[in-house]
Amino acid sequence: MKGKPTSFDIAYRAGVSQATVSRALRDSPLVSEDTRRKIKAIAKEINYKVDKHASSLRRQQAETLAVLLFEDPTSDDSLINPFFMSMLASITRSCARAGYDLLISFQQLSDDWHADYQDSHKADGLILLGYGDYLTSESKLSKLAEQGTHFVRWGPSVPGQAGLTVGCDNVQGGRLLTEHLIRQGRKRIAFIGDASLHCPEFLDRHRGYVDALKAARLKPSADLLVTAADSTEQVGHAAMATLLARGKPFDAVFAASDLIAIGAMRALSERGMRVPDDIAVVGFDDIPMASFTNPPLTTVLQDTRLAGELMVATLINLIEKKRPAENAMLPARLIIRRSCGASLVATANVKPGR
Amino acid sequence: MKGKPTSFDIAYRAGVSQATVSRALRDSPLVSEDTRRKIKAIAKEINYKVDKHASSLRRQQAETLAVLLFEDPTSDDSLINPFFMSMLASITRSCARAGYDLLISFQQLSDDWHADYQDSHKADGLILLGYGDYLTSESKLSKLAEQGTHFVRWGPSVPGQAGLTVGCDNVQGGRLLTEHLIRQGRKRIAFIGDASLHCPEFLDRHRGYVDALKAARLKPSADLLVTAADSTEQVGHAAMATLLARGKPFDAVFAASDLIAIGAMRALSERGMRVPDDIAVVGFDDIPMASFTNPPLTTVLQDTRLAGELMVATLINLIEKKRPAENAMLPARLIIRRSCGASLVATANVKPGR
DNA sequence: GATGCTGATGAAAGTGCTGTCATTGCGAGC
DNA sequence: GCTCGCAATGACAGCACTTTCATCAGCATC
Repeated sequence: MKGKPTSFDIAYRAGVSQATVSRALRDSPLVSEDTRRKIKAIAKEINYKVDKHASSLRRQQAETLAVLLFEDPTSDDSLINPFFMSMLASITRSCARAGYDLLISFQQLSDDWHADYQDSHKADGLILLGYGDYLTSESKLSKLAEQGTHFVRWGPSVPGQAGLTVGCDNVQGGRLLTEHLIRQGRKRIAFIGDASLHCPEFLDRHRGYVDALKAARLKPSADLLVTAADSTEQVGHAAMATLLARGKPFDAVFAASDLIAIGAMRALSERGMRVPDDIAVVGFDDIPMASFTNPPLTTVLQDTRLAGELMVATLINLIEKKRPAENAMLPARLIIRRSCGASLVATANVKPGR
Repeated sequence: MKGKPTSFDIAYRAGVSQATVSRALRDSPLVSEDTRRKIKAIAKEINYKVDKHASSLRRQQAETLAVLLFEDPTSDDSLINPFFMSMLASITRSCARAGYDLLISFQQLSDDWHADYQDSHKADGLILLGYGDYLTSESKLSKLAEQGTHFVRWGPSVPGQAGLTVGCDNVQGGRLLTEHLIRQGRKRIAFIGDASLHCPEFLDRHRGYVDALKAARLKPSADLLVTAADSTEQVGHAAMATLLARGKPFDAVFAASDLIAIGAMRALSERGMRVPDDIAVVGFDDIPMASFTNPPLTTVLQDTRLAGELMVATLINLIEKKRPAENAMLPARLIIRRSCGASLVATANVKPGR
């Protein structure tokens, strides 16, 4: 046999028409059980697979999703937020389970990637990861939505937004961590992050932090708020240096991400300060690294597996219109390790430091 | 306009035939400069993109590559070897640059994924990551090769292998690390890894280790060899426990991967042993985590960016047959941090512990 | 004036599949 | 015996492109 086998080859061998082959392979009820079995057997024997392009062209759908992962243009390849990576793993699996293929592309936020995937019919829908600030990119997203492109974004949902989002309850996460620190007897808890609209996740985490402080009749202080716009170790290190330079006393630090927390801990240890004895530190994300730091980092787990599954499910609902698709918010889960100064023995809900 | 625009829409607007539109958009020399410009302008205006499926069907090529990432079925989602992740980033970029799309799929080694991608014309070629032991899967690979599937594998090249490989010079890396430890005055260097054929990378690293010892007139001792078949933190921790339990003296440990090294360091620190003062530790891979451990891990960098680029380039050469495609081996690069006990000041070629 | 050439274009076949419509064979119902 | 219905199948028209082959005008050559 020359070239890849086609449905005609099977039809010839089975002594039926090519149309019947197509029907049999798609499990149409229009073919008899006998014929179906015969055709499937032959298909298997000659290693036949339905041609993706012909099928997609005819049916006008790609059965493919695309993940666009946006990254900070300055960041090092090797430092891609591991958080997105574990989400990616979950997405690939959910896609496969749903019978969709998955295209992947790493994009710069500045790129004009618009609609390429859907316009060219490469993908039926888009998953947007790391899209950053919703506000500054709103116009792009509304344009996408206008064109009828199906997409789901990871991040907090914003009133009036274009498209759907799946996100984590950052307010709750912030509250959990702060409450936990307060329970450990910490009174002066600094916050490293960004309380502006620039990063809505950080904003929500900060809101949870403030909520918890107020509930405990503690006052959030501007002295203990340091801006860290990016989620990198370097930024965390610098922010901690800034905080220390202010000379205001504090006994705990809430870093808006694990990477920031890791950088902050490095700054502390360089100055001979002990975590958690002198300063308790907590992060956010539960990246794999968090359990290997010294001390292991108390943080909040965003369930990446569930997140990936939900994003895929939501997107497919959007595409197939069989079920309604809506925004989703995942609960945050406190992961207590040693950096917060808790005694592990007494605490429930513990994920060990491995 | 209803539905996505097609090349006929453009043809109509431009007052030319549809064939001319197709030619113009593919920059065929057969159309005049004027016509081409006009057509491209219209295409841009109505946001037209060539339909991927129609084009692929007609041209019988997908302009798509697929990455199959094989993973240990037992491993946690969040612990996907970060090493492959940074490679993945590089692969996505190289693909995009070459005008190929990239499909991604996480596979269990046991899955019968064979040829699905190429048989169904989803992809023109395969990139195999984490394929593990070549020997046990040789039959699958030869079958692939027989069917004419183009693929490139990450890993050491094996004589008589099916398909092409891009890999890192693991022997050289092992030698570099061991020589470095010896230069620091370490005499009894343990090896945690697997010196069997099960994992060819580990085997090669061990070979480099033995080479370096012999060159320094030191004797590799079976007492100081511990098997660690998988590259995980847990396995490293257990292996170190085994080594310590033997009670044989040693002053350094060569872990066959960073994750193993991190586990080993945890085991040491649990027993109150100091790294590097009591025991020097080195790893292999330079995963992002390696610079954040305490102390930061001395290791060998495999240039994932270059690796990704090379794999894509090799695969495309294979597909397009324009240039010869051949196996490639990347040089290993020593990254000196603190876990080996070197004084950083005196040493060249240092990547700081950040 | 016939021929050949050249550069640009159009017509049309083909790519492999899916879904609609037509056809066939056969048993039931009248 | 004839129609009707039904189940199973076949014929065929796309789907949106790419590419081969044919056409054609314009110009040069003899």
